[in-house]
Amino acid sequence: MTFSEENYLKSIYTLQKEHPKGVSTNVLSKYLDTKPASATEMIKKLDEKGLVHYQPYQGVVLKDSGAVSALKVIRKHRLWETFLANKLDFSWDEIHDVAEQLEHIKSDKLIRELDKFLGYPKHDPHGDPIPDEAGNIAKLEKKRVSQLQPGDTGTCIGVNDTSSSFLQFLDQQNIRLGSVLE
Amino acid sequence: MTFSEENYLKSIYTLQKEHPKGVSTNVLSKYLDTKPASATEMIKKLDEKGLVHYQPYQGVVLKDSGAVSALKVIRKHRLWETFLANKLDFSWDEIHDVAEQLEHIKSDKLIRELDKFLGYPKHDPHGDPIPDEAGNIAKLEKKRVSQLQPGDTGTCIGVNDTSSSFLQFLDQQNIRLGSVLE
DNA sequence: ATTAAAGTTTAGGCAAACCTAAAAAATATA
DNA sequence: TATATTTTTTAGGTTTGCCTAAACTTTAAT
Repeated sequence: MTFSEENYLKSIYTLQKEHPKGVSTNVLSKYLDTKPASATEMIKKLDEKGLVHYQPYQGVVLKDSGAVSALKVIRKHRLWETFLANKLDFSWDEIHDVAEQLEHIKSDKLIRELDKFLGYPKHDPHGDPIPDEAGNIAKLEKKRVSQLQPGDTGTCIGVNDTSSSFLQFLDQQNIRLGSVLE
Repeated sequence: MTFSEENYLKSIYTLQKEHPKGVSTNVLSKYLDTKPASATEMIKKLDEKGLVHYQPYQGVVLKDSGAVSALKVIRKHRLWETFLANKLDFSWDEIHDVAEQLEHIKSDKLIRELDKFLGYPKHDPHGDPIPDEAGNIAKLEKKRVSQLQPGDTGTCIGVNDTSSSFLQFLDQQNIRLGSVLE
């Protein structure tokens, strides 16, 4: 599978949540910063490979095999993000672009070993769940602190605001990933 | 710079030691497992970019700028090999293929941080020196144990025979990277 | 219901990196 | 030195993934 095919599958997976009955070439190409004609081309190829279901003018939907492939890429992406943030001194806003590249490295052993090295993390630094080897992904009960009632408790798995001033504030409050908040 | 350009520069760098007055398209294409015609094409492109010196039928030689580029790729390759061998459980014969992929990741910060994370290693697991950020590379005084005289001492920086039986033997003898031998 | 607007696909091109086959140059041999 | 062999280059093709422009559907608006 080429880098491009992987990127399309991953994007379709992501966009499908917003567009359950089919991702249009327009939406897809905007997301990937390409042109609709390019998306049509790629979709046809993925359809021929049996990874997506495509009917002209009706958008794309992932088949199971396509979803599994997408989740493998997402797994790699999130493990690499975790590596960059936890092991190297990358801030949360720097990790994405590099992980976009690393996610395409082909080696099953590498990703298994990386997972082990990181201690089998369940979430990446943004709080998104990391799929397992088979492509199973936990549906995350992800709430904002503002949505909690007084007395509720939860574990910090990420932030939305990644400005350094806010991150410094959290540091002062001794709040980090894994912190139990009430 | 494309992956392919990087691979050609790296190969020319390596082959130049054996062919100081110019690497022929034949040698180069054999090394890269492509065809001579493909090598000619790429060499012309690299010449136009000012990275190599090329005269038809005379082979290629790296210019300084080309050597710097090659050494940056080699630096990345060797740092990644070190990571795979020291931090993940990769054996010495498994690291090369994965490092071939990782060496093309584009991020100055990544490679600086990786270097730091690994403790600024001077050699990769094969005993080859790791160039610094500017592309300076230590000329390695690399001898075989068989070349040492009784009483000589040296530090183990690598092995030639990477068969698992031999590596197990070294393990039993408590010989590993960095071990001082007499 | 018809027309206008928006979205999608097709057709034809381009660049990168590879290929094969044929032509040209360099080298080796008789 | 002339010829044969090897090496290198050129010419023309292929695939992947992108593009623009034109044609075609679908959807929205009158």
